[in-house]
Amino acid sequence: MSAQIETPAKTGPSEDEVLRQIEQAVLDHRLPPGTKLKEVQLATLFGVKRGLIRKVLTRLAHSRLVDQTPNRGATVAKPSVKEGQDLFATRRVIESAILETLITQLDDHMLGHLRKLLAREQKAYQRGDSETALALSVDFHRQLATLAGNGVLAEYLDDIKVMNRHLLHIESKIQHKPETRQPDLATLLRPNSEQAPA
Amino acid sequence: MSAQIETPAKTGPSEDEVLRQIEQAVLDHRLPPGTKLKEVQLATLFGVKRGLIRKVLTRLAHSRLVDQTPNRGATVAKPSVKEGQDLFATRRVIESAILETLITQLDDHMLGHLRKLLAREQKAYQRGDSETALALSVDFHRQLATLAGNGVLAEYLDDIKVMNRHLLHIESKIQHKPETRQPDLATLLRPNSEQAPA
DNA sequence: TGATATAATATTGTTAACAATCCATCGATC
DNA sequence: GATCGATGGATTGTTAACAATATTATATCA
Repeated sequence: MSAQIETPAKTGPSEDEVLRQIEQAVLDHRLPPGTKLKEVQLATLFGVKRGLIRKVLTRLAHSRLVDQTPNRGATVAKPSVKEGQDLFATRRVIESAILETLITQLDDHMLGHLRKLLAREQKAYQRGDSETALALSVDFHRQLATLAGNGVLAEYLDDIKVMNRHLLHIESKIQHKPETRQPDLATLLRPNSEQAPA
Repeated sequence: MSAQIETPAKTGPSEDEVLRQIEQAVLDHRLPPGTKLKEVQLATLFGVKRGLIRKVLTRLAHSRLVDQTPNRGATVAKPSVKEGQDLFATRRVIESAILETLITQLDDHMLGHLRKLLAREQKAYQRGDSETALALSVDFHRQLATLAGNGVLAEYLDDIKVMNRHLLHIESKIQHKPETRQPDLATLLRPNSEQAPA
């Protein structure tokens, strides 16, 4: 018998991991709005079963990053100007609420913590690392909500924040980019493979 | 050959129908908090496949009416006092936002429409049909949000409204006192609003 | 050609069978 | 009797095969 059993497992990425990857690809605009997201294609691409992709797509649809139509599958969301405005307005409302709650309970310790977070974010901006800065910004608001103690608001804000980034990307590109052909999912999702050596 | 071919289609209720039924059962307190929701049990009960029940349960979990734990199934949500407070607070925030938006656009036509809805609701209350009345109340708020034009807010409010009813039922059994009486949007907009100081 | 019907393919939706996990029961040991 | 561990049954999780639907390609006719 050989010393090594042949690698049987080959356990693919988890549901959450797949979700993050697709989400990131959409936010980075590697998957432009309107892109068709075919289940088998994604499944083979991630080395994962179709059922898992299915779940991920419904989750993404729920956070409005993806449009799902019965019998016709999923596409990257292509929000209208109106929907965009609605989302921004909603975000404003929820953030205000969080701040309001928070202000009644702010103490020095919390304040110090928040200031530290902001400092890191600002540093990231200053050195031009806008990717990290954005991530930190998301984190900042999430922690705000957590500190405010309202889990419901926090969760809502979480979804909205992601969608906001999607909208901002679209707005910034929308002038230059006319409708284009469907890009290749594989190449678009590949560059984001984690720096895992294995 | 007999006149009837053996049991034809017998197509069960739709996903939405099953969802409403379970939701209603929870809200009516026929399924008290903590009740285990077994998949096969529900499936046979509704004459439906397990997969459908599965989808419904995840949807209910997302609107927080049901708790889902991996490998352990779903139970009717048993929200803590804190979670309840958070939800009420969130609802207040979102309703305020909707009202704010709405007020800038209210015209006679809209107003007439809303008054009609309220009248129906009141009638239902008066004839003791509190079930219909509650349903109409939910509908009223949903339409408010729709009229305000912000679909995102509307959808959030939709979820929250349902959860609110769940909480109220629970509270009435727990003897918990609501902190501040915040008038409902319905009372604020009611045609003959005597007791509502702006 | 252009329009419409029809067949072939591709894609999504469902389900029944299987696998993994949990949970209650029982039994042994101390 | 209490604790631990094994066992069997119940429950949830996964998947591969099948069904339904949509999409594309091809053919037919005015």
